[in-house]
Amino acid sequence: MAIHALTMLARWRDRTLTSGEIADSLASNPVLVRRILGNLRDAGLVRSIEGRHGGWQLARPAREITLYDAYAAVEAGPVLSRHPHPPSEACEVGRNMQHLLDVEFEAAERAMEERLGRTTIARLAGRVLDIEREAARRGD
Amino acid sequence: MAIHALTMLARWRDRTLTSGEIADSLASNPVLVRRILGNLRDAGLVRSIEGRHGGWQLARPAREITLYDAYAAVEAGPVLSRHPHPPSEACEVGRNMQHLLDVEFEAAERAMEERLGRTTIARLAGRVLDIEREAARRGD
DNA sequence: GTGAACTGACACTAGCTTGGTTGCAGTTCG
DNA sequence: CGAACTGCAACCAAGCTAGTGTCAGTTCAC
Repeated sequence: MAIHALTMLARWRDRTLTSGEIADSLASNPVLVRRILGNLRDAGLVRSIEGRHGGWQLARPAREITLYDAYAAVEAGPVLSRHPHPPSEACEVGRNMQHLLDVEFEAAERAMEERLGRTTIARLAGRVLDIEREAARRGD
Repeated sequence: MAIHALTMLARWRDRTLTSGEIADSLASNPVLVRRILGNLRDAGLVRSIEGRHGGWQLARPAREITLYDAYAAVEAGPVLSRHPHPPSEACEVGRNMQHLLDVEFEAAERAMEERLGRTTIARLAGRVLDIEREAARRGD
């Protein structure tokens, strides 16, 4: 949803979008959108303008915002689940597993994040335009 | 927890482990362990033996089981969350976002899975032995 | 300066997932 | 037979997520 919102802001760079407009596109509701955009603002990706005719804008060029930036701003914990609680210290495997898993999982998560970092919001917005242009050419 | 269990089975390759023993190491309980090992068995990674003196064994060499195998056996859906429900078809961005996100997210998830596939259970079990040996040498 | 159109923040709900638990039937073997 | 296992289904509690309602604060057009 965060990436969807960012792509909309990039697509309509010239004006501000309200949380209501973005919520319509997401088939969701404004409060939820503000919650998400609030995280993105805290991460320095977007700006909000209060009051009448307020809304949201990108805080920096779309080509300088990657999917990883959005991911990091809204997703809290690790995606690969660790032990729900520490294993037994009495077991040879138990007392070493947490650390070994951390090393492996962090590497795997970094690989995913690295891949997310290779795509920018500008690229997604561009792809949307391309697809729409092509659809229009073929007669909508 | 699946990887922890597999590593234990690799470490004590010579005998079968019961779900109770594995549960002790995980500080969890046998039923949960059987649930997880059941998935691993369905995926062909382990074997179970019923009845008295029963338990669990690896179904193939530990060096032919990767963390990805375990991950795929127990983890159902994608790790990166998609739209909770389809966005608006009326919006230029909404009607294209799902597909574009799928492409990006699948690529990112594949990157993570590829990294998980590079580490084997045999390697983890070996690291456990190394660390334990080192600890014993330093005087426990 | 009043009211419309926004954001900000908080509290709350419903549904889903996960780890955990109980209970019991089935299997094997001493 | 009975002990020691797995298999399976039902159930529970906690935590998470999307969604909702409400109200206060801000801005601007008139």
